[in-house]
Amino acid sequence: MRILIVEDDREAASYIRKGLRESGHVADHAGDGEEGLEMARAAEYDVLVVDRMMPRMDGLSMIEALRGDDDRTPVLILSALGEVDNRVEGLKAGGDDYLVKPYAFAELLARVEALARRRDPEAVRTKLVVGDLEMDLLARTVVRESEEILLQPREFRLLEFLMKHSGQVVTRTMLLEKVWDYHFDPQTNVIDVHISRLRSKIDRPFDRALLHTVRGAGYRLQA
Amino acid sequence: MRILIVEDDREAASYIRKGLRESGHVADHAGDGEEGLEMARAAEYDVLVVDRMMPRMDGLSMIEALRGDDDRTPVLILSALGEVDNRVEGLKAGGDDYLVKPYAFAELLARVEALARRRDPEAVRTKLVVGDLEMDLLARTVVRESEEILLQPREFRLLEFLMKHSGQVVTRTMLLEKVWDYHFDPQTNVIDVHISRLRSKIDRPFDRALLHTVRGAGYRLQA
DNA sequence: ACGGTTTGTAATGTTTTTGTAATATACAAG
DNA sequence: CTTGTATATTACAAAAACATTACAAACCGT
Repeated sequence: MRILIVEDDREAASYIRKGLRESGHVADHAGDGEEGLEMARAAEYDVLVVDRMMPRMDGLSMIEALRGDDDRTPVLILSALGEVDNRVEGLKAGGDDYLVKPYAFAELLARVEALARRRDPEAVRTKLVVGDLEMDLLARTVVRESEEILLQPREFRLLEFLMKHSGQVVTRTMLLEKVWDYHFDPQTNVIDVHISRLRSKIDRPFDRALLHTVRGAGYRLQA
Repeated sequence: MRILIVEDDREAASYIRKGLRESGHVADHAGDGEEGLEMARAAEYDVLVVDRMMPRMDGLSMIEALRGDDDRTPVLILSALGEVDNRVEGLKAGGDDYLVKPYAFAELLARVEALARRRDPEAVRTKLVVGDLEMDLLARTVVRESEEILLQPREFRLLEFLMKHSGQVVTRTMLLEKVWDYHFDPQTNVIDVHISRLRSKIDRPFDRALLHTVRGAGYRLQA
C-alpha cells in the first residue's frame, strides 16, 4: 500500500514510516501541508496520514484543498489536541478518521489499513514482510533473498500466522487453534514437526535464522 | 476489561459478546437505550459499545444523557448508516469513536481496546518497566540499558511477578504459590537458587542493583 | 483404484532447564 | 568476636522440552 505521511515532526514521521514499512507498505513523507498537497496531487496514494498542526499550511487546509480537487483519498488526521470539537472540525474538513496523540503505533496501522480497506476492499494486505522474507498471499508465494521457497499448504498457513505476529511469541495453543483449527491438545508433536520442516526451508539455507524458539513459551519470528 | 454492549439486535450482541469474552474481557448486554443507561449508571464500565438505532431510546440520546451525568466512559458508536455527517453527529453527542456496519470483529476489538487504552494506558498492560529494566510480555523479551537479557522460563516468570509487585516485598510463600504453583514448602532452596540466577543476569552486569533482599521477609524489586 | 503429495504419528536423538545438595558467605544478637 | 541462622553461589544430574527423521495414513487428481 502507498501511504503519504504529512508531518512536520521529522522524528515522529520517520517512526511512523519505519513501522509502516515493516508492515509491508510503502510510505513517503512530506514535511508540511504545501509539500503534502503537491505530493498528493502528483501521485496516487491509498491513504494519507496528516498531522493537524504544521507550518506553512496546516493539515485541515490541506485536506480542504485536496477535496476541492475532488480527490477522495482517505485521510487519517493526527492531532495533539483531541477533544470532541476538534474531531468534528477534522471530519468536517474532509478527514475520514481521527487519531489523537499519543497513540500506539499498532492503532495507527490498524486505522490506516481500515481506511484503505473501506475504500477498496480488495486492497487488503496482500504482502507480508519480515526481514528479507516476503510472502504474497494472493500469489501464495514465499521469497527469501529473491529465492522462491515452495511450501506445503500447512507450512504456508503456519508461516502466514507467524509473519502476522512477527516479533511476538506465538504459543503452541495459538498455533493449534489458528493453524490447525484444533481446540484441544492433540498430544502429539505436530507443531514441532512442522516447525522443523518450515525451518529447513526458510532458515537452513540462509545465514541468519528468523524463526526462533522461545523455550517454555512457543516460537517467535523475528528479523 | 468490563464492556457494556447496548444493542437491540440480539444476534449481533451475542456475537460481539462472545468475541470480547474470548479476548479476556467481561461483556454485559443491554437491549435498548433505557436499559443501557440504567446499567451504565449502576456499574463502572471501561468502554460502552452502543448501537445507534434502537427502540425506546436511541444510542445518541443515551450517550447525551450519560454525558449529562458527567460520565466520561468512552463510547464506541455502531451505526448502519455511515456517512460523514452521521459521524459528526455521533461525535457531537459525546461518542469517542464510530464504527460503521458491516465491520470485522477484529476491528471492533481493536477500537474498543484503543478507547480503553486512551483513558487508562495501564488497562492493557503488555510492557512492564522498573527503572531501566523493561519486560515485553508479548515478545517475551527483557531489556536493561538497551541490552537484551535472555532468561529461562522460570526466571522469566519470577521476574514478571517481581516486576508486577515492584516496590513491595514479595515473600517466599508468594513466590512458591505464584511462580512455582507449589502450595506447600518444598523444603529446598529453589527460590534462593533462582533469585541468584536472576541476579547474575539482571543485576550483576550493571551498576545499580534492582533486586534487594529483605532479610527475614523476602525480596523487593525496586529502582 | 493408482500414483504422487501432503500430513500426522511415533521413535529416537539432542539440548536446555530445573531442582537438589554441598559449600560458602553475610548478618545480627549476645 | 562468636555463633546460630538466613541467604548466596556453584556444580551436577535428572527431567523436560524441543528437533529430527522415517514411516504410514489420508488426501487428491486422474
